Amino acid sequence: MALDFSAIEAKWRKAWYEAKVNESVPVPGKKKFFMIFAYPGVTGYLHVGHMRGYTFSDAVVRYKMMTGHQVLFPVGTHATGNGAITFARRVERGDPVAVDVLRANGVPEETIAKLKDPMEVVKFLNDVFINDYWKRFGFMSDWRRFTCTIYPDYSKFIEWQMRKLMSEGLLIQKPYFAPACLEHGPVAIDASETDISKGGNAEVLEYTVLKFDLEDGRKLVAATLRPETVFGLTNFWVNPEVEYVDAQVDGEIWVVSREAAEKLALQKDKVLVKGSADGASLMAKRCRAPYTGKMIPIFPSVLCDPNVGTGLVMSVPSDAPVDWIGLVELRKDTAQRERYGITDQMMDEAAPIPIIDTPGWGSLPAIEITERMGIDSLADPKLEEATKEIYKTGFHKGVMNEICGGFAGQPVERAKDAMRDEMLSSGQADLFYDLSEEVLCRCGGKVLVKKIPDQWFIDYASPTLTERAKEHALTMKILPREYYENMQAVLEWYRERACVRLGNWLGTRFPFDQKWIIEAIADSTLYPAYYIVSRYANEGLVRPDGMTEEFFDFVMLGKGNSEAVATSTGVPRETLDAIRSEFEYWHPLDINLGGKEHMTVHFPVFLMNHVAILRPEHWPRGIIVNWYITATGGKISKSKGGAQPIPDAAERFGVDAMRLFYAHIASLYVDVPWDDEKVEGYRDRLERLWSQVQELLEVRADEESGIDAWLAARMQTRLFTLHRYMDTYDLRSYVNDVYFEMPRDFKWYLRRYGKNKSVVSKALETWIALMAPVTPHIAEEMWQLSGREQFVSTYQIQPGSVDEHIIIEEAKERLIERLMADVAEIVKVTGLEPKRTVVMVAPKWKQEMLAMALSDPKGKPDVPALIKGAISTVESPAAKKEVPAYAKDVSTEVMKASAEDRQMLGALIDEMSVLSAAKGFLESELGCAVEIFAADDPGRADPKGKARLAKPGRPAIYLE
RNA sequence: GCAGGGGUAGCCAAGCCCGGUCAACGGCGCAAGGCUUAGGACCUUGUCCAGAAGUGGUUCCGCGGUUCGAAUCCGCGCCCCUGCACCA
Repeated sequence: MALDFSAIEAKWRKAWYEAKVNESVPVPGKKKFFMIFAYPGVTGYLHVGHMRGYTFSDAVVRYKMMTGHQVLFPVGTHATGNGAITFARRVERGDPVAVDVLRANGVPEETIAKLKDPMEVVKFLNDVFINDYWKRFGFMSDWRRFTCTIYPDYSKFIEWQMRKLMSEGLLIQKPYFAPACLEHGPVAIDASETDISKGGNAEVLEYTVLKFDLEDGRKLVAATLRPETVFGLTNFWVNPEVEYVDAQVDGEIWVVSREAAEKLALQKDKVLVKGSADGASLMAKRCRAPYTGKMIPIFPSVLCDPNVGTGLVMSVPSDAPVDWIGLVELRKDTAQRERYGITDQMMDEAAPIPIIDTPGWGSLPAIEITERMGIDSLADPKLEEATKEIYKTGFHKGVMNEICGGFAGQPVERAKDAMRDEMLSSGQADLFYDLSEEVLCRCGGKVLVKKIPDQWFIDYASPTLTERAKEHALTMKILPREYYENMQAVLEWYRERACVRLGNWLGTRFPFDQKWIIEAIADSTLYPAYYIVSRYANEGLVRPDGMTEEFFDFVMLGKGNSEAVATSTGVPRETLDAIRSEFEYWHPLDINLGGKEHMTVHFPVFLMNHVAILRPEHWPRGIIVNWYITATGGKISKSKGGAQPIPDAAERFGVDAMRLFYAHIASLYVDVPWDDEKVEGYRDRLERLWSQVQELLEVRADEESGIDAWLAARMQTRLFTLHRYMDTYDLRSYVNDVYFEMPRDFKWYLRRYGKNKSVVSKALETWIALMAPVTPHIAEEMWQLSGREQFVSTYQIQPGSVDEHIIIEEAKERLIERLMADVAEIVKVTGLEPKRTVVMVAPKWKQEMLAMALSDPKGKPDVPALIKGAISTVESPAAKKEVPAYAKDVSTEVMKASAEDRQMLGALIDEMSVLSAAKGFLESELGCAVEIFAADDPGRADPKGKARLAKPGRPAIYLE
């Protein structure tokens, strides 16, 4: 009987939302729990992987709700930036990929037509996220509080946030070099390629440009990442095939490639191209190197790429494999040399000069590595690897050698910056920024690095802010543990961050200068606080124009009084007071959950903005990071499943099966591939549990059974450990016990002839309730099936306690289980089919000795003392002989035991009566007669002398 | 480069912070038996090696160390992975 999961889900989500159990209401005096997950950006559809973190959050929130908390679990979306614009553009030009995806998701043509408008895209995707994802998954979210970063009221909040940062002195202005499209302004370079169409892996490199004087006063300008190597300069490379220009920069004439001049113009105040410069005419001339003043010859090289750096290269053959091979090739290329008049003597002058001592390398590593790797041509692709290798080891381990003047003996790592700074201040060098690979804007135009002279930053480098944030982070619950420790380093490492951008983006205008739009990360740091206000905005109780500085100062910081604020804003006083008291009730935020990509971006700024703006008692209490659901190759793909739209997956597998999959497949802190079959496996498990609940509801008897006390006890220990798991948000362990261990408890109960209706009913109530946080729909259905009213979702789960009585009940059953396992083991090894099983219970003196050993305060029982104690009480000579061996045995057993084991070992039970009571059960399970004796009963049957093996908790066994 | 993470039985994956409860949770796969043979089923048991007695042996990337005792702590080595700023 397959369950109709879809129907069950629809039924319960409707019921919950109609009954408004999802709406968050402060109840003064009652505990609260406030959790969010980092809201997603509305750049397109989400996939099944995204639901992992959201579902985890919902399960935690539901659990909190069922354990005595009022919960606040609001959701929103992030629309700042150009994601929605890009989306709309694609629809507008009929991009088949974009349009097909929409059609595949069942979007009608008239709706698609509307999506040419970015605002419509935001609206549309907001609806998709809320209805098709979050509501579909049954989230306990207060939908009245939904907000989006481009709502006018949200903007008011962001303006206020920026004003607070400004008054705290945390907004600063300085030049910035940002990747930008000439057409569209600054763009983000990242692998997901939100803003760009090519080059997502490029980075902005900071080159030192070194100026080499020509005789005529012009300067050849080379861009390098290794300014410290000027001591090893032997020659200069110019590409005779390339067109260079004379560019006037800061009153000097620089010779650079035409492309470089264009780039320079974006970064320097005044760059004037005066005319073209012929590369060939420079050949065999000399130029003066910066810093050392050495005159070096100019040689031809086809490797000077006009698009890279300045299009000119300085040559350091000692440490740059490319330069060395260039020289080798040039020496052989007599035709080229004759053409440009390069003599043998000039070649000899360009012999490599050792400048860096690197452990593991000789004095000329470039030569060494090219020989080792067998590189003898500039065409060899291995050159790049060789360069990287030398650069890496040289940079980290190298030391400048004795010819390096004032830098001799300095590690390269330090010398590099020191030399750059020295040459910069003497005017022999300059800085130049370039991208490591070609980047193209969405529009197809080139992305180049552009200087923005008046860029605004949030000063996350501020020492006081950093210190306060670090200190506070130490008091937070940050999971996983590794990230808790890492957070200190991340906060320390965080620098100023650009917080506004130019161009046509969605977002809030910068209140201090309207030409800027507040950037996407800056407007998403303090927003948990805004969910307190959003409800009032959504319901029209506060309008954006009432959201003044005084308004937010009052509701979030408690500044001023509601009467005055009501007068100045026009917002009714009672509304102001209500918001203010909600703010106080729900804050601080208990958990912010987000994907691992937030670890070095969002979480630190989230923290620092709270610290900078809100009062300390309102700073967030916890962060949980989740890893991803992936497919082989890293991204969700069609082949492994998972590419289907979320509603389709929900239809196919069932929401609860997906929720169970997310919660159990692995710890939150590892990546896991999506796998259709696994999800099906979880769905099957839910169906089995459903059948088991039905079966348990068949239990009807009124009379007690011997196993009743055990089931009740077991429920208590389960509750106890389950709550302990949830204290650390260890949902996986929780799920493992509830869905995989607890079913066995019930099975064992029935197997042991348990049949008491009220006992089962009580245990079942607990069990179904424990399922509700993770698989709420099926849990509600079970709840209803078992004749219960109300929602299981609002039921309060008991805390669970473990006392001595409970331990004894558990120990009794453990005796039976161990006995059966031992018999099974013996049967397996011997191949016997027992006709009779003789069970011999350990004598009293062994129990006493065990108790004595357990009572040892150091946990290291004293064997001689144990022997002495037993000898006096034991009477039979045969038993006396056993004493020393058993004493040793008991001692090691006690030493090895954990605290829980000791409790169990120490539980004093009357084994004889426990086994006698279970005799019928054992006979039926073992399929033979069972006889129970005391091991020291002379009347027992023990032809094989097994009786002496009897230990407390593990009786001796004889089979025949 | 900066800041971090990881290597566990056929596969996935717990455990590692707080050493003994660990031959090592759980799932998947596989095997045997049962139940049924409408069903991607379900139930029980087993699944490192050895064993006619409940046991012993060998394991948690490799090598060393600390300890009565190490998958867990320390050192070295090999291999793999993640995030990194106007992308949320």
